[in-house]
Amino acid sequence: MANREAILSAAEEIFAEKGFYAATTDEIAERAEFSKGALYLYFKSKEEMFLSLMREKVDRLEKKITECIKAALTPIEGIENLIKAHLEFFEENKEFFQIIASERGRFEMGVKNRMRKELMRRFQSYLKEVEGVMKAAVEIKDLKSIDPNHLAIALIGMVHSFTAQWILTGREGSLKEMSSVIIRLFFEGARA
Amino acid sequence: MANREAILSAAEEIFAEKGFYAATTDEIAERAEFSKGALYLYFKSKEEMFLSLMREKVDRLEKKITECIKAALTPIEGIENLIKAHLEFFEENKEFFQIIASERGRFEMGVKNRMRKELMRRFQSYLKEVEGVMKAAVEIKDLKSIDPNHLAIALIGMVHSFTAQWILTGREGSLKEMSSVIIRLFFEGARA
Amino acid sequence: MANREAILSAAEEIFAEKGFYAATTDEIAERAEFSKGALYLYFKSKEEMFLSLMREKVDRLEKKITECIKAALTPIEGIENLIKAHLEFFEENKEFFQIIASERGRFEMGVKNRMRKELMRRFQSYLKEVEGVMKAAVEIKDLKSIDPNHLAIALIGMVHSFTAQWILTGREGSLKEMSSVIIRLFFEGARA
Amino acid sequence: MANREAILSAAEEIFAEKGFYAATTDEIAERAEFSKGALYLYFKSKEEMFLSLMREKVDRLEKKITECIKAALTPIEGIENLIKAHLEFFEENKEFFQIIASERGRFEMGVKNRMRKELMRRFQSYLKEVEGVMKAAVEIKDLKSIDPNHLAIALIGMVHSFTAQWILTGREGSLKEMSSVIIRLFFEGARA
DNA sequence: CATGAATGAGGATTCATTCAT
DNA sequence: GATGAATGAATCCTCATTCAT
Repeated sequence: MANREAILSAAEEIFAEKGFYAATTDEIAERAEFSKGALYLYFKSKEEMFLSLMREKVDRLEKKITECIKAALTPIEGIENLIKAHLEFFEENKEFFQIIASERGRFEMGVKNRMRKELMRRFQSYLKEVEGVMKAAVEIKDLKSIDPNHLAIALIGMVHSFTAQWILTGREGSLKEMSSVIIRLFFEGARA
Repeated sequence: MANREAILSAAEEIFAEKGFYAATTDEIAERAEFSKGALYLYFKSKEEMFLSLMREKVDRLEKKITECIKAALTPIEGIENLIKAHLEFFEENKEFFQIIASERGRFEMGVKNRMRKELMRRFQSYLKEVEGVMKAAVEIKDLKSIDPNHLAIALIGMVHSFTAQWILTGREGSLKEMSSVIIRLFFEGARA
Repeated sequence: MANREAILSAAEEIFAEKGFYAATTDEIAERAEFSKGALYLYFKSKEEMFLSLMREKVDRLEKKITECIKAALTPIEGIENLIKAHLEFFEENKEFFQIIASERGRFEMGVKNRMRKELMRRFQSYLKEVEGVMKAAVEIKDLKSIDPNHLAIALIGMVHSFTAQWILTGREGSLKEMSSVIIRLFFEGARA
Repeated sequence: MANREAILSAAEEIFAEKGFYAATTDEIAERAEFSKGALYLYFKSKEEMFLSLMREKVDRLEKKITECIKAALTPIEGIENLIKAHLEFFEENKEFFQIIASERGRFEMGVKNRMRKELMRRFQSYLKEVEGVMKAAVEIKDLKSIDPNHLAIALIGMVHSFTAQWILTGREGSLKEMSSVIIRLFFEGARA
């Protein structure tokens, strides 16, 4: 429903600005231009609202990643696409990256344990996706014979790191432009 | 003073378990086996306590990094040392890493802006440190001619990523053992 | 709004009974038959609640004084009216007098300085009002040629003193009956 | 004992500056240049400390009044002396007047009821003293035939009022100089 | 006597959640 | 469906008082 979306959108902004705890339902309601009561018509609780937001975003990221891997002719191309898609997604959802990217869904550790559990599971499933292409690339010897899990971790780490830094330094320039550096470094390494 | 340390240590545990907001002064006091009032004998506020913790940790990490870079004969060796030192530090302070490593000092976004500011500044200064060796290595052409800032971001991203994953998967094995993978990937890249 | 009034009324009682500091929000809420939270729906803080109370009372007293002065045909009659109005107001607001009359808005000295400032300013403006009639009376030589400020201070001191004593001794009889003594003493003096 | 006096003196300052509630034992101890523990060597509690202070002051005021009445040759002269003595005492103890003069020992109404009781009793006894001379003056027909209690209340009200105003307006000039105005007004009245 | 670290009860304030309208 | 006034549990922090040294 449209109202649900409007509330979720307002929530995204506030959560991104303040974090789960500092965000108040009052503020979310105000931003959404709804009454506080309306929030509870669409969500069971503040926590549930936060989780809905997360789920939706992670779902979209995962889907995007899956698609761009499928669209690629080779695993290597898939990895390159993935990097670009990733940066693009974060750039588009920069607000939300403030929450999601905080190293592995461990965003605010304060979040109730239930939330934590679910989000961690989610992250692992998306990590598996990346691992998938890595494995394919290793198997056809396009990549070194390194544990695909490690390759995935390393790559995602780099992507997150660049994104975080981009946000921290005030989002100058386009994040997507960093893809070439990441691609180069990931594939060829730093050694001259 | 010993009591201050004891409180800080309890706070570290609770903050790591619950995050800044969810952690209560009651719980910290109880864990420290002190009265609630005692907390305020040593710290002006909960926030101040959190900051003290952060500062101390970041200081130690920075010092460790600086030292191991200085101890190296070549920039490349310095970078290798840095990776190991980093992992070692995180392994030793795994509890705390739950807070500090959250990608680029963005730990909990909810934390009051003042805290945020200070911690960001801190992180940038430690990033500069890493940038320093990268620059040296690039200058003597041991590394590709890539912006040292990018090299630093990429490396730290990888290190954090492995650490986070290690924590997430229940800390099996030694984190330090990952150094060889990181070193290999960072220098040589993933391409076969 | 009615609720705001109800809370203010409960607050008046509690503040009068206990003073600003000893009064607790718990007690005020209980007396008002509202939840503690409701207090903060209508007032920003305990201090703000106290100030609202003061302002309202002083406003009413000032207005009453102004009116009865205007209604008089001569300054002398104005002064007589003023004395009666004053006593009447205190009698009606005896609860509140415990706060307001404490000699010159110095109620509880503990009250935060901001409160103090505002209340002092308020008292001075009401003193000026009284000074006004005194001046008029002096000018037409109905009163001795004495600094109107001194006349005002003296008169108000007597009024407050009788009121305080009346409260202290358990409010026997009508306070308003004291007006004749005050009028006689103020105009004719004590000398036989 | 000297220490007791030193503490009491510090307490007087702090109580006068902040009032009973806002004054902290910490601050009193610091001002007295003693440890907080020392306070409890000489006083059972903060309340007890406050009461000691009050008692001492009221005792001295009462003694002073008694003496200057005795020293007078006629009741009228006694009353004049009393006014001067009163103003003098307040001028000398201006700090403390901030507490004591607040309308009839009703200082801070917050003060525990026990304190209130004692202080009220005290004030009444000192009022009786003043009533005494008034009665004598009425009996020899130096004063109008007015209830001596009323005469005492009126006079004390005027004295307090001038004192309070003097404090409020920053203690300019000498308070004692107001005695002539008070004497004139009290005896002759304001009427031209 | 003197200290000052430690205590813990107590109070102001916030905010997610409910529910009568 | 909406509303927003009302709730009250939860939390940070203060400060009088104690007591081991």
